[in-house]
Parts: sequence; structure tokens; C-alpha cells
Amino acid sequence: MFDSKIGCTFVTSMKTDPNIEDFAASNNPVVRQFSDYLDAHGMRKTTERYAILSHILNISGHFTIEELQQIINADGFRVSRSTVYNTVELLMDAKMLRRHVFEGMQAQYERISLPHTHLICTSCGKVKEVRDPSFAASMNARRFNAFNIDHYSLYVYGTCSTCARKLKRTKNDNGNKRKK
Amino acid sequence: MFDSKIGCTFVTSMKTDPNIEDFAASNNPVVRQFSDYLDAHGMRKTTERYAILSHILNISGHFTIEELQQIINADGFRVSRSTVYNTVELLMDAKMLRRHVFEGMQAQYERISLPHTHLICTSCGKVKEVRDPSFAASMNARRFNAFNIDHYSLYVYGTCSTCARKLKRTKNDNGNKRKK
DNA sequence: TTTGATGCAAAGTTTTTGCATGGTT
DNA sequence: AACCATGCAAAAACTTTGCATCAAA
Repeated sequence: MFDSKIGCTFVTSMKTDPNIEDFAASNNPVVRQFSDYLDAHGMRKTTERYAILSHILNISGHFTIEELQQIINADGFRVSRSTVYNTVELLMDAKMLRRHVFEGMQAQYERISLPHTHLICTSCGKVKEVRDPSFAASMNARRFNAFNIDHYSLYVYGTCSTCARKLKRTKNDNGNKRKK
Repeated sequence: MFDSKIGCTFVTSMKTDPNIEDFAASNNPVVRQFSDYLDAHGMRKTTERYAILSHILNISGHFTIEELQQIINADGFRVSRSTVYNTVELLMDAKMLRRHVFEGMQAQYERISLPHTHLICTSCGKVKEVRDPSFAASMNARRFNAFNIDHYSLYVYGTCSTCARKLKRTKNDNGNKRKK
């Protein structure tokens, strides 16, 4: 859709890239975690994989596969869609990335960090993360019969203040707001 | 995939079906809620729509679009995939049905009833609903800044006891269990 | 050198759409 | 009788796959 960018940006050929190699060799704990995972599974440490990880680290919040590739391309790197999918799956296996599918939206990914609640605006689709220590504490204490908890996600759907204001102004609509 | 069933079952032509008409005329509060919704939006009360609703009511727990259509077909009715999607969307708009997409699985639907927590086994994919009154109570009391809550979903991922047992037996595997 | 990863394009899934037909109001 | 819903098939979105090429170990 926005492929035009590719044409006007110098596209680095990748294979060996000093910036990425520095990144891969850095002491960044996230990099180390990924390297350890690759080692542990006998997988190769390719420039593409580190380039993708490096760009993910620059994203705050959620992103789609599409957006991730855009960001990488916009930065002058070339990675194929399949490699993006492949690496994202690797990062999920390595428990560094989580996929979320919120109601009616396409899959979004985010780095695994401290547990947090997702507030999803059903009007504009924006997702906000909220730390919620008391909820986290109660979940840590929570046990379920015959079920071993690995992780959890709390999705709270509703209306953000921006959309609430907009909706108030448009109150005299018919209530019919089907997706398309 | 399992279309073979269609061939060996008598497939009712629908358009007018006494069973479905009785169902549509019944005092079932769910039926009434749907009828009210259709009325309020100037939409037609078709036999297909009630047939789909009626079969959804017979399902306990979650179902996919595919499964729903299978169930309807197996019962001798004919509805197209698009009508299933259409009606399911209607039921979601009417706040009678909710779509869930659990990690790595295809979309599943369930009737909206009392709030409950979903326990999803990441090994076999089974989903169990668990009532959790204390959590529900705390959510009812919960407020977020600049955000109006409509509803929420708590997904808890982990391992069910059946799979935990199986995994224990297969402990001497290599830990590599990629999806395919 | 061996083996695994990438990129491309093609195939697969799931979901949506456009239009003629036919049922509901 | 008017018009909305259905069903079909075709298109669209998103994801996965197969294979030749190229790079990491």
C-alpha cells in the first residue's frame, strides 16, 4: 500500500551490516536472550534476525506484521515478509514477543515485559497499556483447579476519552454504525 | 472438508420451516432479544437467522464459524457461509455473541452470559470457562482514567491436567515443539 | 563444505463482497 | 409491490509453503 517509500530510500543489502553486527554483539540483555535461544536450538544468527529484533526494540507498544515491515523498510533495510513472520514466530517461541488479537482487529504483537492490562477502544481501535499492580498481585496468587498457569491477558474494551467526546457530538445519529 | 455429511442427510430447504417458526415465535428471552434487535434496526426476521440462533443455543461453550455451519448442516438445514457470517455479526452487534481469538487459534464465538475467565490449554487448545466472582466484583468496581469500560476478557493460558500428564511422560523429548 | 535461512512467488486459509434471485414486510 | 437478505462465486486479506540461492558455522 505505501510501498512508494521503498523507491526513494536507499535499501541496504543486509547480509553483513556493521550496525546490525554491533547490535548483535552488544550486551543488551534482550539481544543476549535471543542469542541464547538461537544457540540452544541450534539456529543461525543471521543479520536479518537481529535487524528485525533491533527494530522491534524501537517500537513502543503494539505493532502488526505490516507495520513492522514498513518500519524496517523505511529504515533502509530489506527483509521479506516470510522472514518477518518467521522471526516473529521465533521471538514468540523464545517468549520475548506476544501476539494479541483484539476483537475485530488484525493480529498485533508486543514485547513481553511486565504484565499489564490492555485498554482497547472499540471506536478508534487504539490500544493502551496500563500497569495494574493489584490485579497482577491477585493473579500471581490465583490458582485454578487442574490447570497450570503460564501467562494471562486481560483485555478491557470500551471507549477512550477522545472517542467519547466525538460520539457525544454525533449523538443525533441513528445508532447504526456497522463496520462498513 | 467434511462435506460428505451433506450428501447423506436430508437437507431442509428452509425458507419456511415450522420448527424454526415455532422457535421464532416462542417466548424464549434470547429469541425476544434478537427479534427486538431486528425490529429496532428495521431488519427482516428470516428463517435462516432464527435457524442459526436456534443452533447456537444448543451449543455449550465455544464454536468456530466452520463448526457452527457443520452443526446446522448436520441437522439438515442449508445456510450459506456468508449468511452464517452475516448473522453471527448481527448477533455480535446485538450483544448476544462474542468473538474470541486465543493465541494461535482461529476465531471462536460464544454466547454472552455471565462474565467468566477463559482457561486456554496451550497444548491441546481446549478452552474452559470458569466463573470467578471475586474477579468479576473487582472488575465491576474498577475504573480507568479517561476510559469507559464496556466489557472485558481475561484469557489465562497454561496447561490443562490432561496435557500436563502427557507432557510428563514425554519429558525426554528435545524441547523443540514448533507448530508444524 | 555442510546445512540452515532467506526471498520470491505461488498456494492456502479465512473472511468479505457484488449481484441476481427470492422472501419478508 | 418494494426492498432487504440470501447464496453463490469471485475477490480480498492475511499467512504459510516450496524451492533455488546464499550465508553461517
